[in-house]
Amino acid sequence: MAITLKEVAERAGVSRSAVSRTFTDGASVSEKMRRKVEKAARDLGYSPNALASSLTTGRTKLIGLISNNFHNPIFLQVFDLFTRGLQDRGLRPLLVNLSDETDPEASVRMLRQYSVDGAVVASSTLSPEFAKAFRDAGVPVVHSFGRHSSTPQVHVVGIDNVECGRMAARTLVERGYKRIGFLGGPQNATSTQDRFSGFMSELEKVRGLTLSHSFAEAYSFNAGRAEMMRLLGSKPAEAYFCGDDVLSIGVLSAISESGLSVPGDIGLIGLNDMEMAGWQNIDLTTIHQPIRQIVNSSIELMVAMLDEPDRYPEARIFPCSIVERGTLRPLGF
Amino acid sequence: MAITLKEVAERAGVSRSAVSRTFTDGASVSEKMRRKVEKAARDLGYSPNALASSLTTGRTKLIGLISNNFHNPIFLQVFDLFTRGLQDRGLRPLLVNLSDETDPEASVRMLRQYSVDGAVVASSTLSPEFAKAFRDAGVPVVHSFGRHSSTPQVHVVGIDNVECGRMAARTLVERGYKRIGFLGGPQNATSTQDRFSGFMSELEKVRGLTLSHSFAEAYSFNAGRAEMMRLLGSKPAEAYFCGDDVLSIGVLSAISESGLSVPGDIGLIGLNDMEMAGWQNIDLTTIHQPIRQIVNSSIELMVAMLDEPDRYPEARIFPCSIVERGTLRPLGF
DNA sequence: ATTTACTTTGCAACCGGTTGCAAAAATACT
DNA sequence: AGTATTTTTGCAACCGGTTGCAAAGTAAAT
Repeated sequence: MAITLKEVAERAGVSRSAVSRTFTDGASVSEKMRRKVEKAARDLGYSPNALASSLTTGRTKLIGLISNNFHNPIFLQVFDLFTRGLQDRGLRPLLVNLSDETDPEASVRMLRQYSVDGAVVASSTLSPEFAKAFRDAGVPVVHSFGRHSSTPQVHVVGIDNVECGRMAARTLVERGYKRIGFLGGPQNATSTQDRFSGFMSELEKVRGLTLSHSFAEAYSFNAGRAEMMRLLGSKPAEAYFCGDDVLSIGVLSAISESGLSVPGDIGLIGLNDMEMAGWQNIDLTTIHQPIRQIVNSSIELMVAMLDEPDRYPEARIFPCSIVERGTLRPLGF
Repeated sequence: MAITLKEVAERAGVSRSAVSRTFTDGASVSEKMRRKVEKAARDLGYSPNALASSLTTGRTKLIGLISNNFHNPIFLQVFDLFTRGLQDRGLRPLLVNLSDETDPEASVRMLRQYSVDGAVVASSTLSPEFAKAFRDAGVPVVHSFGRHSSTPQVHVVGIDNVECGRMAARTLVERGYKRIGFLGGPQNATSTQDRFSGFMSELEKVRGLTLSHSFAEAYSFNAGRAEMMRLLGSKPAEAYFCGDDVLSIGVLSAISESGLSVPGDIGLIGLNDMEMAGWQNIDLTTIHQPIRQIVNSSIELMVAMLDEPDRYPEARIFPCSIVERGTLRPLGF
């Protein structure tokens, strides 16, 4: 079906090596030869088979892009940035949806069968061990949005979720809230755990507060809404730090449905600063996570690792910042 | 680095063919041989190189998944469904983000270099010609969410956008709206054109209406909001058919910001029935597009085409239906 | 015009598998 | 037991490329 190198060589009346060389940059080919080969290739509509060449070069330019988060709209942006960034560098994302199974071995095996040059794990919920399985199998890996550790086993690019928790705590205290709640995402997500621990550790330093916490079943609108509905059944807190924006939006919906107002009756702060948080009918005060920077840095790291597979693992942590909108009462009440 | 067939063969003391056969189902291998080889393979941690075998078998199990719509949250669901569906059938999605360039040739070339077994074009804005470029290059292709044509050149799975336009028109007329507007997505998107033509052709049959139309710059919240803001500058229509839900939500935001109410002052009907449309603080009346069915059918079609590449092109059109929520005044005013 | 140095080219082996074919082994039939 | 049939196995060529090496060709230096 497809044209092969051999056919081009025959048509141009040269050896197969010559053809190969004209399509390999850095190889030694005279101008004359190159023109002859290119002409023949053009006539025949030849384009080299990347997979065949990967066999000898050991590079496929395929990068596994692994995620289990196909329900949080913010990940659409993440995929957009990753795919474009990788493409711009001549790399091809092989997408792996982990929503059903979370067995690292199966993914590792599959990606090794396709000889990916590297793997990006884009998930704030998977454990560092997951990413480590790739490293152990000799596949360069970057864990984006992963848990920050002082002794990282794999490259991690993301934010300091513990610090974000503290930041949210300080903000709520500053606004004079006394009865404060944590409404997190799934309890087994590393990001939830870290945000929770940072949030609580900061609040425990302050006297005279009433603290509560609960967890939604997923990072999704419906889960947030359901959990808030439940909380509204008994006496809710004055303000909540919500695990994530999409959760917050569900929470807002529950609050407004029950006839209460934000921030009049209940204050709310989210995390992510997704596009929707800025929509006028939502107007959510939240903590901005620099998605773009995280993705770009992840890609740069991945590219660096292709040349230097045993690069010493590092954690790249980007600062977050509060974006003030309309769901918290103002300073100095 | 990785273990090869040859090493397994040596350890098991058999020929390379024998090893190959134990990993190819349907091949003739005795039980004894199989056990011996599997043992050696397990000891060594061998897993076959899918790309090397693709060289002789001509199958990579790679499927190009091409889209240019990374800003509409509905596509996150589309990607979720596609990736899982393909994975479940042992196929691997190679994701191509077309946001920057729309040159079919470049994508075709790239996907041919990776010898994909097929390509899915998931886009409601790309023209049929785009998908046809794959077919012409001998790559089996399915255009999901593509333009419906009575003489399809490639397999298309989606909805009848013209009919959706008509449906929206009938609904608005039925509710007694007289000044009616079309607020579409980008004018060069095939889905916009078809919805527009259906909508208008139906309305032109009715006497005594005042019609208007305009187009947002993209299928996005901000574009919808901006366009509605502009329309609110002069005298807006009584009701709008909006190109898409995400656009509608932007429109809602603009309306509420300008102090008007929905459906009191302005009625609105969207298209897609994305999850968000059902959120209580949005509550958008819209036309449901059966995403899941479209994706599943696309995958089935693709799988069928892998066995029968020259399958006669067909169009699979799924019916849409109105989902009544709170943005149109009720019947019988 | 030679010799020397560098560039370009083709040969042939290899990457990690698959597969048609014939020999070898196992099984079935007289 | 010997022969016919079926199953299992290995050989060797092939898939579509790359690359080390030596031969051939060019250019520079003497």
